[in-house]
Amino acid sequence: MKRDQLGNQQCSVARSSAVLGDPWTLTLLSDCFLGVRRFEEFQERLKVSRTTLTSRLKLLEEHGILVQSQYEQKPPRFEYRLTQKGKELFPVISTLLTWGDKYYSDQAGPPILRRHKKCGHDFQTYIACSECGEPLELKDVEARKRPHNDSYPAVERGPM
Amino acid sequence: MKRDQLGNQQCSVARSSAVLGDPWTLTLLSDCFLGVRRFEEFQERLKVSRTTLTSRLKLLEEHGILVQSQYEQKPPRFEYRLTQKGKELFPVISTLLTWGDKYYSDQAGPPILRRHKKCGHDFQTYIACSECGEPLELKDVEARKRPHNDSYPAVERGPM
DNA sequence: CTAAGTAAGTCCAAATTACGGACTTGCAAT
DNA sequence: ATTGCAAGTCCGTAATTTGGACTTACTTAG
Repeated sequence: MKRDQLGNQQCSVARSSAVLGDPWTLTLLSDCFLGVRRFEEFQERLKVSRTTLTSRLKLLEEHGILVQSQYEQKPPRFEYRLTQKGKELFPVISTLLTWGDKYYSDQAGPPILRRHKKCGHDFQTYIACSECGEPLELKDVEARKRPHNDSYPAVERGPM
Repeated sequence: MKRDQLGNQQCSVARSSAVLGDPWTLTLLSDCFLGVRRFEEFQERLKVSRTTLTSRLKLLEEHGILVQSQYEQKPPRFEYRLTQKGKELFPVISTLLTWGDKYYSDQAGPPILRRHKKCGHDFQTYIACSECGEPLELKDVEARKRPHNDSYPAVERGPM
């Protein structure tokens, strides 16, 4: 199977990965959350080739994760901003950052620190259950395929 | 800059992305959390080429995310298991799944449901602050570069 | 004893994607 | 008139990915 058909799989991770599963895309999104908006700025920070950057921005736009808006008429200049859908990737980037901080920091610690304005402390993140609010642990999770229904195809890639 | 140099950047997302930023890798890890362990099984479920699968498994092993262990002597057979470091990717895959369930489900809903054994409900995830336990919202986060110290290089890719 | 099967890969040629650098467009400022 | 800037496009070379065939080392069925 080819990379671009991955999005048609019956699996939310596969579908998400089809858009986000690229090192530049993830780093680009991280930069978006740090306030980067312009082509030149992305290019300089990521040091990615301009062609690749263009294609990734286009893909994120097609998926409604970024919108391009014109911030200057003459000469025409554009910026990229996160949509609501894009902003909802914050948990993904945050948990990735937390993991990276833990396993790939150098001796000086994480390069970027984040402060929670509400409590005033520098934080890392953990995940919680939407239903009971308790911290979510791997051992407490039980996965299953959705119940089969004649109108929809059965799920192929279920848990073992 | 080339893909394999991304891990040297001073940015935890870039460093993490250098390992995980690939559609197959993310989907493969998702399968690990569903209990998949064998080469043939990964190959059949992901429908990825065998060469690519081999290279991804090797990369994850080099990074200490998976370990290969022999489960049969004659003939020699192996399985891949998540290490502690690998298991700590659970929040990343979970938040990615939650986002994918929201934006890429078909009419029959998410293909795979997850139940929280502690409370008995099917759940989605949200992230919380490690310091105060409150749900973490984008607008309450303030990013900054780590304080400069003569012994370590200044951070390049800081917030805007 | 032979043939078929299985798990975990390796090998290969063709197709796709990425790379860096030069170039383009449209305008402003010196 | 030239230089500078932002946001790209173009292009030839280099690297990666793909799908399928093949390998190795055993087991099981006939």
